Amino acid sequence: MATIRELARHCGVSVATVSRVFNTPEVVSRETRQRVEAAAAEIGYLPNESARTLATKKSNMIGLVWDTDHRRSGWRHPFLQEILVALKTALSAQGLHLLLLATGADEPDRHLRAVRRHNLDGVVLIDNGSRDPAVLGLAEAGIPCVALDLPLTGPCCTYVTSDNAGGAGQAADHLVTRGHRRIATITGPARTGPGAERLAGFRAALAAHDVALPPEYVVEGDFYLDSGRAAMHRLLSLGTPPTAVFAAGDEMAIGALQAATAAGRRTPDDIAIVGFDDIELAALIPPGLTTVAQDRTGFGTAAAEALIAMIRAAPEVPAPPPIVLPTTLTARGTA
Amino acid sequence: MATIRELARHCGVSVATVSRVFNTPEVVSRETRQRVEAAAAEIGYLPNESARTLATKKSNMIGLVWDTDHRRSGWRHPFLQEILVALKTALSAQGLHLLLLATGADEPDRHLRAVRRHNLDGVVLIDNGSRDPAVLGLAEAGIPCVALDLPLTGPCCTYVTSDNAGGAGQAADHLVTRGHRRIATITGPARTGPGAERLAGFRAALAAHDVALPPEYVVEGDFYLDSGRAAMHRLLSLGTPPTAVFAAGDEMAIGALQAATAAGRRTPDDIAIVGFDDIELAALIPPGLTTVAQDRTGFGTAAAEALIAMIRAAPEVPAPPPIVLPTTLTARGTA
DNA sequence: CTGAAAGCGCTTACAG
DNA sequence: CTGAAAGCGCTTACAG
Repeated sequence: MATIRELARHCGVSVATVSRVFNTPEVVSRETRQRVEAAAAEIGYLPNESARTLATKKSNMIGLVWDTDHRRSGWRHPFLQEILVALKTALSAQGLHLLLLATGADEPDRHLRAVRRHNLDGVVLIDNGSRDPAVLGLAEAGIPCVALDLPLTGPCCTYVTSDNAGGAGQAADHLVTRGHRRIATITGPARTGPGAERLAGFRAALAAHDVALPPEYVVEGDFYLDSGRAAMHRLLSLGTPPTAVFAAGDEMAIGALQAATAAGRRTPDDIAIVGFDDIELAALIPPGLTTVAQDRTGFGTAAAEALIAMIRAAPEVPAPPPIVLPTTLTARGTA
Repeated sequence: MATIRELARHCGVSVATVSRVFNTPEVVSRETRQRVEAAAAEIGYLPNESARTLATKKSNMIGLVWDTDHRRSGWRHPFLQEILVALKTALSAQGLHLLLLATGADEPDRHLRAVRRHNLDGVVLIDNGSRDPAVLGLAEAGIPCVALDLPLTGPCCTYVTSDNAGGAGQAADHLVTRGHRRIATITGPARTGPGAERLAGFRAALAAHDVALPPEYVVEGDFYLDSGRAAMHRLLSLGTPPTAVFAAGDEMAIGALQAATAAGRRTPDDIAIVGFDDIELAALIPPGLTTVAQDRTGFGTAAAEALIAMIRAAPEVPAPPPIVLPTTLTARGTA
């Protein structure tokens, strides 16, 4: 492990000059620069990141706060992997690394402590509870952070989310265009952002088409399979059952599909179904789930861009506005 | 951001003593220790990790090399998320953090460089190509590392894998016990470890039952859905088609199921199917895929344990032997 | 364009 | 059990 001092001696310059070659190359003469660069390659010099961080107070590391606790156990993020890849790709293009923060003890300042100990340049939040004080603490402390699907704002915070209302509207439009008038919905929990937004968007779109949405056509689920099954069961037992259902999540949509099939209804003829998310399963399960696809890669890319912008910007520059990603209706067999 | 010097002054001791309170508390007097601890809490002192790393050459960080490039694009690891959670949990219990290494340019020493720059204590490899020189370079350099599902060995390397042969044997046993004699298999690529091992285990188990495996009953797939579909199509068109099929991966099994259904065969009566992996979909798709489940959490936990053992061990201690996780046959509707 | 020097915040022999 | 001091490998004003 060659150090900067060895490299400097090796080419007869000061350590300051070597440092400049790596940090502000434009400031050193071309001849010196080339000599140092060649020598660096020759002896395999690698700058020590800890020493750099200690001297500059910037670690070139982004913390990833991925809360694996607050959800029902067994919960799997529908596209965590894509987000991670996009994030990693976009950040590493800027020389930033991703540090997975442990969600350890329940101290409300645990994230902030990690940020300070490691001199993290910023934080990305995935799948966090909306009222987690550890998350709010980050925002208040002025740490650059961007949340995914969580409306977190502050002087140095922003978030990225899908156009949940718009996507639900696309679902409604699609069903109306297919001739449906009796359209029900299985919602997510009303207290969740996506749950509430998708219901609102769905309701607004139906209203725009002059299609009524009676109260018994709105049944709340919890985004999991079973709740979709139960909801469909209930809808089918109504005096005037719907001819189409929009489920605010694919897993619920699949549960609904199974319940409909079990009840002897054919999809899409007896009952049409549209989901939300476009999980992997959606394309695989017969007859193919029609669903509203989110921009999976966009989450990671947009988050990285926003974060980098905040990190590079002067402190007084306000945080970028929330980023709302458009959705795409993907028509398959169920509607 | 209080420093160790401020804290030391605050309680009238030397910085050395403060350092000992945090690193070797048993060596300082109880009275001094408590005084320092109280003061630390009071002024919110947090040790600076970069400074510690610089002084000790140990970062308490583990590199995560997760190769997102070598697979077909769109490839998703069947249970990356569970592995990450288990890994994170087990490592953070030891005060270790996980640093996601960027798979940037194609330099064969890119991982090693990252390890050296950041003073990483060890590396976990997920989903890497078997002949990646950057991976072999790590092993040769004597960096403590553990690979997942990749037979990487060395003075300081080990790996964890499922008992692929045993699991395939469980599938064979199950089908024979159900009375099948004409049993085919859809394999993974022969060049992949899991592909080869599952075929070998399957073959051995059938032989143990005196059940023949004619060459036309072995058709190679690529672990993806379409190859399962195509393979089943071929098997059903045989002069003497099988009554049961073991697919070496769930996605292929589901493809096979779809092809059988499309061909008018009923599962499990006309054709039984067993998969491998127990992906989420397996339980959801009717009639429920019978499959060989891997110990998803075990991967992360075992990897963390092995890595920690290597890091803590003296240099001359040999690396732990490969860890082979048992599988579990999960019987559902298809066999 | 370049160098000497101070400083970043810790740890750890070495004395006592 | 505790302290003074050297050292970890860099960066960055400050001079020149």
